[in-house]
Amino acid sequence: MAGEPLRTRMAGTITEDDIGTSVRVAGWVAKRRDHGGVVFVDLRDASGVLQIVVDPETLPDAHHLRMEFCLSVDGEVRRRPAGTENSDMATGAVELGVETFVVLSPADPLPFMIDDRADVDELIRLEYRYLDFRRASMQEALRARSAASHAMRTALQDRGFLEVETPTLIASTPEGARDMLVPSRLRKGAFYALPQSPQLFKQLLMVGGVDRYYQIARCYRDEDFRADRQLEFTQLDLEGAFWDEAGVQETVEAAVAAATRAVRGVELSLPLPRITYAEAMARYGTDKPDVRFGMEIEDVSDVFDGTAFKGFAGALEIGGVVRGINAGPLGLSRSGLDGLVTQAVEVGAKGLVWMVTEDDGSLRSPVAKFLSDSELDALVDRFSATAGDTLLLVADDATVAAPVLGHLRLSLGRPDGHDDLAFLWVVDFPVFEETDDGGLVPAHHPFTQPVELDTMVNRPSEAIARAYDLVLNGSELGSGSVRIHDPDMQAKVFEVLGISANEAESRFGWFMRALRYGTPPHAGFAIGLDRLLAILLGRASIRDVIPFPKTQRGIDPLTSSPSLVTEEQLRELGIDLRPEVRASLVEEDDATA
RNA sequence: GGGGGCGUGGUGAAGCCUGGAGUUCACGCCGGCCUGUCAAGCCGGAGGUCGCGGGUUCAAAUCCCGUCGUCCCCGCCA
Repeated sequence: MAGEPLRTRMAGTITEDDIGTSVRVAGWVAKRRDHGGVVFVDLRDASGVLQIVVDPETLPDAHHLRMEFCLSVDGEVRRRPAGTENSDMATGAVELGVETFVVLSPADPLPFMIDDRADVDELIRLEYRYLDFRRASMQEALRARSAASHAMRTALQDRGFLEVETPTLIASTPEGARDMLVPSRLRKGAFYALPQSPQLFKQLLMVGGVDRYYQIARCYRDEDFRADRQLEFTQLDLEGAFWDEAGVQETVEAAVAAATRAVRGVELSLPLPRITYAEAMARYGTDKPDVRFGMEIEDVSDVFDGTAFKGFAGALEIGGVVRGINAGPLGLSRSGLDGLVTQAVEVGAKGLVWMVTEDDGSLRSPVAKFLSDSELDALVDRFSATAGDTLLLVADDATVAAPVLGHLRLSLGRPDGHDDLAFLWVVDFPVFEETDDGGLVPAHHPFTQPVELDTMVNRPSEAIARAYDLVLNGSELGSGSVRIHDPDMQAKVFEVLGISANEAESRFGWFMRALRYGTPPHAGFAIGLDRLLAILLGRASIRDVIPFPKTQRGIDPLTSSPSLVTEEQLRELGIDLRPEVRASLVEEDDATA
């Protein structure tokens, strides 16, 4: 009725204190139990579920209620009869005796059950995402996302940070990830790029005296999908002037601690632990170690100094290493162990040596006969191997052995659960990473300050960057750096990175110019919000914490994006599709017709 | 670009390895019964081009090839 409220109470908030009062609640039929002479309906709204009880003698339409009908219900809150309370429900001590109800909106039979117990195909969930949102787990994800954003915003506002919006239609700077492009109508043939991050704009804010900036920023990278990668994703982006590593890290810690408190109700112990890049690679074989479990990599090269075993001797002679892990009591069969060898080869190893510790402390292995007793004894000692333990050894260049063992370590030891939260700073990243063919490629964007410019110029493979990553349970949560604020250093760094002066001018000239107007030293960071939430909530994919994600082929099954556009739209943009593309579209039409 | 898993009434699963009538289970849907359930119960019913195409075979959901979709991984993601 006009003027009357559509509801007076939220269903999930009704308690014993409300017994005897008249309320109007509104929501969806989560479940109906029709006993003929009495009809129970679990009415769900955003706050929870309340059992309503309808007498079909007076309200015969109660028999026609179906799943997910949207209702408004008037009634009196009453105590449930003794013995019928439901301790599994927050509102299980009470129920609503219905006086009248109105079907505000009926529902077609559902494509899937609104129930977390059914593991519904994700494609169907995405196609009907609005129904998926009615599931408790999605409600939890949306609430957690909002709570985390709010908590981090508050933490930064309290520290005097200014939220500034940066543009999402920007110039393309094709380096690193592929840019998402948007054609310009007013300048035909030209394209905007969607930002991979607000990087240069936030640095301009530092030049502009903003001092402390943050933004919950949507970022875009047109690369292939993974469980933790989408075309568009969200970062808590921040930057500060007259700031260095310590200041950035302390603030980022406060922000993730606020998010963790908001989502999990857990206090992080600060400061978070730190490990250098070199140590992470040596002990865990990765720059984003999962330190929730041990199984650390040991270098046992010295054990095989002068060994008769050609497999190891060969690797050591050319400057390689012998490293391994004690994978513990795997209990694998011969074929299971061989499967590990296959796995190692797939990720780049030339081979893998396995050894199983026998009850008498000796090592059983296909290569045991090539090794001396002292070598075998030394291995048992170094890996503290006890009966049943499986040792896995790789002899190769350190740049191969470490990641291979790191991969095996994760696949064999990574915990299933998400109860533990192992945050970790990885610091002292190198300026350059070595590629498979021995070349050097920059490990960071070209605005990252090297610790020593001279080293970067003269001994690039040894140069350390003022860059740091935040890692959680083996996932890279974000990265940051101290930026270059000296235009001469920036020019030199471009040069060392192989970007010519002309190229630097044409791509970044506007930025280089800004650096010439009294740029303060500054530093910053960006935290991947999707990944943080997925881990805090124990979800396998960031798709579960993104309201409307896309499939691996970049499609939104709900709205069918990306979609074809009309000839008229293309003409306005001055765009013509290549003939082979046009032909493939015709084929697609024929296939669907 | 490459490797792998999956695709069976609206949903989830079993069946596939070892070929023999679209068979089974749970939920949902339709009809009926039922006054205290809470994954209500009981009775009855409808609903499927086993993703699609080709091959092998007397016979294919099942075996083989291709293809599409989806998911995981490698490459890629400064």
